[in-house]
Amino acid sequence: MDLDERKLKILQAIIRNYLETGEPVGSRTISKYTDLNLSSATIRNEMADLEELGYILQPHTSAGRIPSDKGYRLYVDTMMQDKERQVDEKMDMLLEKEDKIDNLLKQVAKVLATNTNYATMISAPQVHRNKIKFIQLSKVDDLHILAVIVIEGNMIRNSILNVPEAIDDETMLKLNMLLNTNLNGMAVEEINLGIISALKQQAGIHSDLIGNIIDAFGESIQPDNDLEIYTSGTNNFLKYPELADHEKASELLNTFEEKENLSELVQESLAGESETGIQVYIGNETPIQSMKDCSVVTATYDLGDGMKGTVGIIGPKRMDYDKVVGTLKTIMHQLDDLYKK
Amino acid sequence: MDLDERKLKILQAIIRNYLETGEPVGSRTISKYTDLNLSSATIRNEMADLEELGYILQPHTSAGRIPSDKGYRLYVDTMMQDKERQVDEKMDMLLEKEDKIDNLLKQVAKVLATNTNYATMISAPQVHRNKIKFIQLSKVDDLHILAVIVIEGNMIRNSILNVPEAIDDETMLKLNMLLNTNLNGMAVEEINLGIISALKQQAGIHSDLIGNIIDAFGESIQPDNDLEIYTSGTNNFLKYPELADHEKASELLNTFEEKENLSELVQESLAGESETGIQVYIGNETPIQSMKDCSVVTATYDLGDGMKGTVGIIGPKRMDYDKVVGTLKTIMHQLDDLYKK
DNA sequence: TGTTAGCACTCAATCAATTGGAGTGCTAAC
DNA sequence: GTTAGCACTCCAATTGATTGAGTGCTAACA
Repeated sequence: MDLDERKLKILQAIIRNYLETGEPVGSRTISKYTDLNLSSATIRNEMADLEELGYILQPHTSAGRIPSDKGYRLYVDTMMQDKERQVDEKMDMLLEKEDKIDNLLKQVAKVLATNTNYATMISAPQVHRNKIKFIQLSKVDDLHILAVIVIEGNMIRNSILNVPEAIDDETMLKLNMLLNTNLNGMAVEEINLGIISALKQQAGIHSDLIGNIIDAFGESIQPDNDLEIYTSGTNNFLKYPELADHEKASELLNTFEEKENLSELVQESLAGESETGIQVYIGNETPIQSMKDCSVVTATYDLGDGMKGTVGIIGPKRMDYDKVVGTLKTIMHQLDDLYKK
Repeated sequence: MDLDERKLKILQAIIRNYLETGEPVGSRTISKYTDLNLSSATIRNEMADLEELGYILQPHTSAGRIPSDKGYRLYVDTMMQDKERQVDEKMDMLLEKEDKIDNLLKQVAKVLATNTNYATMISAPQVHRNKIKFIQLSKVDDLHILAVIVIEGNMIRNSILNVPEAIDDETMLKLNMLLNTNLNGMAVEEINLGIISALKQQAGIHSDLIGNIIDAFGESIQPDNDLEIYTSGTNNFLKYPELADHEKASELLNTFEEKENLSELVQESLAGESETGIQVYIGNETPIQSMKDCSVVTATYDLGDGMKGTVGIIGPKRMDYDKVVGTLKTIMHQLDDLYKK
């Protein structure tokens, strides 16, 4: 048995209808809803076939049909309409240029959440492959020195280092020179043991300090330490009955609070990047356990200078995929417009 | 009519019972629950009095009684037992020393949430009255300079400034000297127009740049900009039926997401500080609209160097006040132990 | 052979009626 | 002042009947 034209049309109608109403869809509805001019009985036959093929399922006998994960997948892959243009008009400029990238990201998360009525997350750019632009050590007081690193894209990391004894200004200057001449222009992850030991050697009696500093760099830049994730619209979960019961909602809220879990999603999404940069995970396809009953749409943003990160929209499986994808694309374009130049 | 010894005992019993069970308390229960050896009928008479006085109320005729806000207030003010010692034993060391204060605060929020099963929030210390310890301007590239300020308590602020044209190293050095000699040791808020214009004058042709820098300080240090708030355990709201319905839970989640609202609570709590540092807001007493059906317990922490902030625990009105207050006190002591030295 | 009308059947959802029980207020007796 | 007892109230849970949307199947039709 195969999916002929008509079955596709019916499946599409079922899904469209279900996305709108959230209620199982019956044969009579489809019979009227489509322009196929078929009786409900015929539809019923076709629906029985579609069910056998696994595209739709019945919550219980004598109920209408709802799409299965397989059904959604087919829809997303082949039937979605590009709503981008329509969306575009409505929200032609929602983002404001922000100096601090964190604030921009928070803004994106919020705008997306209010526009889609789903929960959103956005990861701060991964620093992988990002070049060190500038390093500065300064003496704060006798026992503390401040290390500041500026990375390409003007992201700033800093940490306070404890030193066992005071360091005089001259040494300080030398260390600064040493670090800058050796490390500028390097990607953070390129700093390997060889380079470190070379640096230590050059530092002479201060090799311990160099060690400390490098360690501090490593720590402040390690992916999991660094992977800041902002979320918004978590209360939207409560709007969808299929997610709103205590058990599920609680788990979801927890996932959004313990952001470590979300980072899995970020990794996954960055790894499996598609041409458009947009990916859809339906139900069990998501890498995160607590989202089994959700669908997740992710996009990769790129602010230039290798500052890439992931945006995600998390909602019920019956989310408005067309709108979500459209909105994401729009926002991505706006980000491009704001930052690419 | 007055609150004699017996009425107090009965009221206390009602509240205790209700805190445990969450169900309206009947006269028979109290009759057995207390060591007063009174029949249910007598209790009923007393309860009628207590209701008339406004300490308890009936959800409907022929139901038991629940405490009113006034009742809770009396309980909190005069009947609470100090559970600190008991709590202390159970959680003798939950906090680990953290270098970065943000991480410590997040940790506190999380520990409190998991220990109490309520939602928690904690504000980063206000920088008011905090002295500037160290200022450093560095040239990142021709058009950008990096300004870093270290404040007493090793809190770091930084921002990237745009400059119209390149500045040579010598000028840079001078500017650094100028800023450090003039501003070190000052509280941020002490920097007034007089000082600024004096600085500008000394800077000569670079007075514009000084202006920029000062502005940037101001911005990065402004209370509302600075008032970072961390939250945890928001999913706990769903555990309490009286807060778990969509409407209320959604509002609460929203309040916790839009952290601006929470800052009201921080202000209020810092303002009305009590001797113990702990304050209890019951129902309508809270400054935040969406928490009308909640109680809020706040404490002020002090990490030394004027680094004060507010911790808050938000739960249903029938929260376990004794435990919450005890836990808060314990954590405050631990913070003291870790940081006061 | 595909389509349709018709019919019996299923099952969740809804509503009304019933019941049980927890709790009250009041009165009369101790 | 306290208590036993009783009538009363009202919620909550149970039951049963009803409804209606939807199905599968069969037989007739084009």
